[in-house]
Amino acid sequence: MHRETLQRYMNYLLLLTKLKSEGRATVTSDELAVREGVTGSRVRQDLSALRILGKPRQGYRIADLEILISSMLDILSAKPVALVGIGNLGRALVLSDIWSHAGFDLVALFDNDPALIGTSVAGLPVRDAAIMERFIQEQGIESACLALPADKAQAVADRLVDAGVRALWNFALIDLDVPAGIIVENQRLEQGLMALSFRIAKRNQDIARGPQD
Amino acid sequence: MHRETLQRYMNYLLLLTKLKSEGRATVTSDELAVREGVTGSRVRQDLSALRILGKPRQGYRIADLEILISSMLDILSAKPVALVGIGNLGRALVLSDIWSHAGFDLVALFDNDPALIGTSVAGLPVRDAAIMERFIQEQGIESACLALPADKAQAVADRLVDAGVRALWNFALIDLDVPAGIIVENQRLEQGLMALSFRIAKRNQDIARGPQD
DNA sequence: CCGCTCTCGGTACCCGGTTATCGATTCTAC
DNA sequence: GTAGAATCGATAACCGGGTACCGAGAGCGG
Ligand SMILES: NC(=O)c1ccc[n+]([C@@H]2O[C@H](COP(=O)([O-])OP(=O)(O)OC[C@H]3O[C@@H](n4cnc5c(N)ncnc54)[C@H](O)[C@@H]3O)[C@@H](O)[C@H]2O)c1
Ligand SMILES: NC(=O)c1ccc[n+]([C@@H]2O[C@H](COP(=O)([O-])OP(=O)(O)OC[C@H]3O[C@@H](n4cnc5c(N)ncnc54)[C@H](O)[C@@H]3O)[C@@H](O)[C@H]2O)c1
Repeated sequence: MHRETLQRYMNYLLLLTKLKSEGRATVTSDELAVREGVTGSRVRQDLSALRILGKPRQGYRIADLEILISSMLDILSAKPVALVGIGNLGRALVLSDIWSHAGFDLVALFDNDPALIGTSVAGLPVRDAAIMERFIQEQGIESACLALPADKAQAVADRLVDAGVRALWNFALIDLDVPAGIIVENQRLEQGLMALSFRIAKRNQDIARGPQD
Repeated sequence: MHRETLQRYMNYLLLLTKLKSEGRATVTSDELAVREGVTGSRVRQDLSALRILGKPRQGYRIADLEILISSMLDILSAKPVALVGIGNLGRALVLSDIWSHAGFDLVALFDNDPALIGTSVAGLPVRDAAIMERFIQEQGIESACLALPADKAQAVADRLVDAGVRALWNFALIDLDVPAGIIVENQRLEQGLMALSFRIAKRNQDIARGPQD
């Protein structure tokens, strides 16, 4: 599955939640399509690939779509995950509700700042990063999120992988080097901002050249 | 330009920075290619599209690449931008150095929490969101970042657009409704985490089915 | 100086993602 | 009940991003 396709599924899910909150029970392929900038054809193929069946003149049942897309993404499970680096970004992540929405259960916070160790955020204690490996092994945690300075991320990632972590969600602006089989998902905030910069420049160029061409 | 292609350019840039710090002056298309999981052919076409010329048996000059890719993304400028919502996420963004890296200059912070108004973060004062429109109009600010609760984002976006903002970087988990011509770049953190969940599930399936097929 | 090798630049080809099309199905209206 | 409209499911056609290939030029070794 290509990244673009995966993103479409996640966007369907977001739109479905909104539709459901509006009291809708079904949705047509064209409705989903216009929001994504593709055709109804593409949407029907996406859904067909998940063995989701719709009904003519009625569309797809929203509840079915939600369950099947969620299953494919495996976001109905509660995989334990640890968060390392309880700075501003880390705290924002702890307090957000994205973990359960994405199939994770945030079970441990680690930092190496003595001022933070022992405090708690959203009911979870901040533990000393020194005991990180032991805790992760004992709890069998296989996923971790890195919200650390870029120059600390690689060393911490190495320790986590040694302790048994096999999937990393990385916010540091660095290309982590990990063994084969270890998944790294980089959340590159600055690339989102760069994309905005590019789109602004492109729009301004288009306006300057005139809308006729 | 497709999103995938744009992302490749940004990744080239990240890798170039690393190579430059290692003292390299040139780079070959194949070197850039392996990091991106594409062929040298694709990289050469990407660079050729920017009118970047390399030399046989030598590669491309890193300095040239950096300048031309940066120009295309327009990240060498300093577009003024305002940030609304100085919670944990907002504070992390203020303290990061992504703004200048992506062609922006963070010039104003807004919040509506009386406890925050008047304090300052990284030297910038937190202003009262009540005076947001006037300030943005007076300063001619055309970009803004939303780090707000989802249920407040639409209302604030409306006010910003009315005040002249034409590009939004949105962190709230909501599909903003804006007039045509206004750019919205959504930074959907939870989708990154969902993508991780999907990749973990896929890997585990692949392992279960055995590596032979 | 002369090949040899490496890498670029351009072109042709290919593949898979996207769209278009059409028959099949089901709901609505009268 | 029947006609008609709407929408699905499947298949075929299209298109553009990606790859393969080849000729050309630049450095290297002898
Ligand atoms: N990719 C981006 O665009 C982007 C944007 C914003 C932030 N970030 C990254 O996210 C990181 C976190 O941001 P922040 O604002 O929360 O930074 P921060 O400095 O507030 O927090 C970093 C935390 O990590 C802790 N830490 C440092 N070394 C550690 C170690 N070895 N083990 C355990 N904990 C350790 C520190 O004590 C601190 O609490 C930043 O360093 C930045 O690189 C990236
Ligand atoms: N998309 C994601 O996956 C994701 C992840 C984390 C956070 N977020 C979003 O980012 C938002 C910010 O996160 P946070 O942890 O900093 O939240 P927060 O609650 O700490 O901060 C929100 C800030 O916005 C301010 N605010 C509220 N209404 C306002 C208004 N009308 N005008 C001006 N300021 C206003 C509040 O005073 C507060 O300081 C969250 O609400 C969340 O939706 C999204």
